[in-house]
Amino acid sequence: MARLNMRELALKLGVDRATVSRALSNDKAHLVAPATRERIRQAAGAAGYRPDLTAATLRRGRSHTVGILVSDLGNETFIDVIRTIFRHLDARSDAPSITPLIAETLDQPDATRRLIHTFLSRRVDAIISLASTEADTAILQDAAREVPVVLAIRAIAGAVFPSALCDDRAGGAMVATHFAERGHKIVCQVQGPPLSATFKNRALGFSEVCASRSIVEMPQRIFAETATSGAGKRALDALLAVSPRPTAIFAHNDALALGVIEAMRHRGLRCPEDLAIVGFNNTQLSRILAVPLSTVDYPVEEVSRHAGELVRNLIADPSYRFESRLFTPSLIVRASS
Amino acid sequence: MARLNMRELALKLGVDRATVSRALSNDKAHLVAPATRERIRQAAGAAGYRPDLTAATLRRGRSHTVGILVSDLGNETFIDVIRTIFRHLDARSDAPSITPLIAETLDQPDATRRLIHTFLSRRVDAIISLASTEADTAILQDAAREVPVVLAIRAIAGAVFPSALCDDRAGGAMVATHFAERGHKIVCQVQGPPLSATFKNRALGFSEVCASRSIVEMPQRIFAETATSGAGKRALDALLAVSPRPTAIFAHNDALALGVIEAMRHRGLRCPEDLAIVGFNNTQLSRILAVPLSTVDYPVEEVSRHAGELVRNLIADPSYRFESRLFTPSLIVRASS
DNA sequence: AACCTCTTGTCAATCGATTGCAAAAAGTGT
DNA sequence: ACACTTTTTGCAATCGATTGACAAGAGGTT
Repeated sequence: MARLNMRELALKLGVDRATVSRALSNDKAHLVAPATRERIRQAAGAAGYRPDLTAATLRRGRSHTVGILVSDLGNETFIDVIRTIFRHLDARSDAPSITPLIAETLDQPDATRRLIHTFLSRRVDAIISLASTEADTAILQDAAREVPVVLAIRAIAGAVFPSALCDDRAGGAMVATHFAERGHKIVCQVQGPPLSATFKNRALGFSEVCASRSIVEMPQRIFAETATSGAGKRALDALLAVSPRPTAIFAHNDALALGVIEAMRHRGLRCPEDLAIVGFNNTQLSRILAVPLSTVDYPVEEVSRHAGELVRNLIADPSYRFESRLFTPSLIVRASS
Repeated sequence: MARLNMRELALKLGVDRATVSRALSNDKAHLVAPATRERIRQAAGAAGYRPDLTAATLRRGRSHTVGILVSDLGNETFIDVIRTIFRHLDARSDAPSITPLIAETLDQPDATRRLIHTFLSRRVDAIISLASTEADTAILQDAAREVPVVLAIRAIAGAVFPSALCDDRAGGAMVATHFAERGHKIVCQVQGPPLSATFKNRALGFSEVCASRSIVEMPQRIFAETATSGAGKRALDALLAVSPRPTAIFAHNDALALGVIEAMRHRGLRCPEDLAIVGFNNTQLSRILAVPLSTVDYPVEEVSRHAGELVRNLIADPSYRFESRLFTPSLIVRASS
């Protein structure tokens, strides 16, 4: 039982398939007489006609599809951004809806290359790369010669792409300022893996404010191998080894913060009395903890909307004078600090 | 700068495009002389030729694409299943790799209908529906007349689809048995929204064991409007209103369990001394809590693998005698019980 | 030399929708 | 009634890869 196609529908109605095509299209519908148009639309609806988008794509050279690359689908913030982008790409009255293709790279450059090639083979109209690493730069630049490539969440050093990012530096600065206002003199950062610009910028913003307010960072910095709660637990050991001991900690994301808090609990340290702590991302977890976690709220909505708009505009006009933007996060103070 | 297509590549090599097509294909490569085949493959690689999959799809009637419908992308378990399915659909030496299209329904039937139509228009080879509700039955049955439809995570009452599910009833039973073994006489369930078969089955399995072991459920059942921690908090009030008071609670998922625990903390009740609690899903959260949560581990790997295999087999042969399977979860006992 | 088989490659049709061009139809003004 | 513009419709080529049918050539057998 083959699907109904446009040729058959046209035959049934006694018109040419060109007329059917025009009647059902958005932009050329005015080329067909109103009466005919309605007749065709009625019939198409009644017969359950559904156009074959692969055929349309082939002919038009436009698939109404964008590829989304993400390093880790387990990351709540990434998922939030993806689903928000979904919403912005989905049907709005004016523009046609866009179907997203998603691929998880797990930060492996060869997987990334393969996935990008698949995207291009499937003729995506654009690619959005969420949280890419510098290892992907060359591949993305290659891809960018065929379709617009937009970056979200993570910038890539030394490469200029249209992008929608969080101002991580400002976020780090907010935390330091907050610590200063609460009178902390000795503080410490638990930094995520430095291969990502995200964590470098958070560190930078934080350190700048510390320097200007003559707050001491001690130990100067603790690097977590991964941005997970397990690494956070281990970080506390390094932190307690120094003297004088810091009174406040900036963990580069909520998972790290949670790890630190758990480790504190095991040692009988109390939060915030013995050690204040602030995380980053405002994940569900942060609201839920026994001691609700102070954290920096990630501007998910803004980043996603801008990424979506960049993509829409660049697809419409590849020479569009895009504007990369940094969105400012906001500090949420809860009990942990 | 138009993309290199097969015609041009063939021209450059002085062979017919048919020969190029066969040389690059997997199943028909033996129809081309080994020397020519290698020459063509080399050239294709060097020139960075990438086949246009929309054209291939149009001609073959096979897109090597499956649509994945999911009710809520914020749900950790759903995401886990999706990414595991990804892995099983991705390239393995034997079969060609399949690109997943993802859509979030938010349990809205009209959105679901629209998304399924998009999938079909894009000629997906199959649809996997994760956690669909009964409202979707008719739409899914419609779709099933065009492509194989596979269910995962949630069954739909009164409709037979190939499916890969968790044996929620067994899971519920395990929890009840566990409570019985620990000597609890009065227990209670905090049940998720009953529109989903998942929660009904968990409740059923639990109650059956309680009945057979003469354990009292008191209050008989508490319904949470949503399966979230907020609802869990409110559930505790209902629970404490009764007398005699239960000594153990089965929350239908970890978020609900967390809510109950938080509410307990606010009232100064201790877990497990005052009230034992077991959740469901074994989310990251459950491991991380101050009192690590006993929970039922969801068989993510098995469910995903089976769903993937069903899809692969049904695509290869629509009349494949599929086997729907229930996978048994396992109880993980931690400090909370 | 005649005949057969097997390999290798070419030709051309095909998948289904879109669109430039031109023909037909309808409308307008004199 | 005629010349004209404008609207509506049809024709046919096109997007790029795949594949059935067939031809040309190579090699083997009697």
